Amino acid sequence: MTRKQREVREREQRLLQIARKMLIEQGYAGLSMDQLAEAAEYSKGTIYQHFATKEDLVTALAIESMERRVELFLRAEQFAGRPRERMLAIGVADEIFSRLETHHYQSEFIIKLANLRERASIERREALDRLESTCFGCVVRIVRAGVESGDLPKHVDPRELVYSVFTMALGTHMTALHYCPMLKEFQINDPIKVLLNGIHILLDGFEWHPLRSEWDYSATYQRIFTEIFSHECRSLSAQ
Amino acid sequence: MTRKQREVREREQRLLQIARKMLIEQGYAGLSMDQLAEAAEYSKGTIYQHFATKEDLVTALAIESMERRVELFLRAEQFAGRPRERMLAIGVADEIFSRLETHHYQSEFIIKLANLRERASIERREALDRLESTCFGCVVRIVRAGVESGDLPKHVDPRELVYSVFTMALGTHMTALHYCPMLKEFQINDPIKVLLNGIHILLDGFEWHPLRSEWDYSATYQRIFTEIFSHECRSLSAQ
DNA sequence: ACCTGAACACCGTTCAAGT
DNA sequence: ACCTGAACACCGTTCAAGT
Repeated sequence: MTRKQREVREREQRLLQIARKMLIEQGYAGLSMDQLAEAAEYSKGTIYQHFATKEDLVTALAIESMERRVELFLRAEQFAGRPRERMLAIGVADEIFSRLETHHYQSEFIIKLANLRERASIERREALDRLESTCFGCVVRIVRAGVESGDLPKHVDPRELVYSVFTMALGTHMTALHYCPMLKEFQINDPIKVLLNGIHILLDGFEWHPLRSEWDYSATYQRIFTEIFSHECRSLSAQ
Repeated sequence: MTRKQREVREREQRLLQIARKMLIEQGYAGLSMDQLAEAAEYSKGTIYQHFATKEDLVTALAIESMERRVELFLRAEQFAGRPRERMLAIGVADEIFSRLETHHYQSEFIIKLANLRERASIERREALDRLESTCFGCVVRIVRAGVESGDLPKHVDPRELVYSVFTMALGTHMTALHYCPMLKEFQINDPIKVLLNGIHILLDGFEWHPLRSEWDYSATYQRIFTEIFSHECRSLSAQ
């Protein structure tokens, strides 16, 4: 029984691995249940024992990515430093995530934008929501720590701050993902560098101390890489 | 001959009108060429005389929306005021656009994210790019005017400023569009209000004078509505 | 010259039949 | 109990036949 369960799990991981490759290489439309069955050498019936619909399969891929994202965020939260430094660590985690899982936003948003969400199984839908909430949780805890330590004025609304930072990050990853005339026209070669700068401006605007003028954040940035993400840093530069 | 051309144009507009309704109500997957043909009472062959592929049809819808966006942006640019006030007018134009054409980001991003862009006809693809460039053009001209008038320091990179503002706007519209756990959890009831605040913080951070502390921008905001967008304001409140 | 709709290929999904 | 793959419904696209 346990052996069987393990076999099923291993099969599911193999299926997800092949499906991810197809999604990355051929896009959502190019990911077909027929081709997946053939590539994995299983029948279509077996595929449907794992995934209720095609959207359920793509949601399962999004869940795998989000698990990695949560892991990176939780580690970032542990960075030894002042709250705003830990906020920067979250920014670095987001940067690393977007570079490692380039296809994530693609899967997630096709499902969401095309009104296909309801077609995924309720278990996977809720699992994905929980992972998303865990990510926000990390960030909110850091902002609260900022308020409690007195680094952030009490009058700021933490939810607004997080939302503003989040939307800028999201918009950046969206434009960086696909063909975007603006990136070419504006010659924005390193969108993520622009994003990090934008976040700093926002945090300065929210009066989150120490301000950039009061602290050497490029040193913090280096420290985050060496102390928390040295492993990811290596695997990224190997690409 | 002219009559024929006019008839073809009218037919195309009728097709787009029906297709738009289907896209809004049933999403991308629910928009089918078969159903469009039936609803419009034409044969499928005739549909394909107008649109090379389904993606071409959706691109045509995106073009219609973008034409409206360009129109709103060009009018915003004409607002009589200092450059930063005109930048706020662009923000208002973007706000109005997102409220009027709720489905636009949906169509545009499904095509872009799902790697379906190349399936649209080259004419429509280029038309859409040109409209996008025209929008950026408005904003860049205003930023340049800011630098030339001395309101913006010379050391800021206009492209970075525009890109930062743009990504925040894009991320906001994306999250406001579909089901997003964060919006619920954070109880962000008016995302666009948060966006406008975020843009102000960014512009203050780029030292674009007059800063919020030096000017009554809520008065400017009112003036933009009454002087430029009174018509749209009425049709929005009628909804 | 223009329009039609049958026909084709492909895909997501199901389920009766097989082991 | 588990797996299979034929069968079904639907959809995007084409094109020979019709007017």
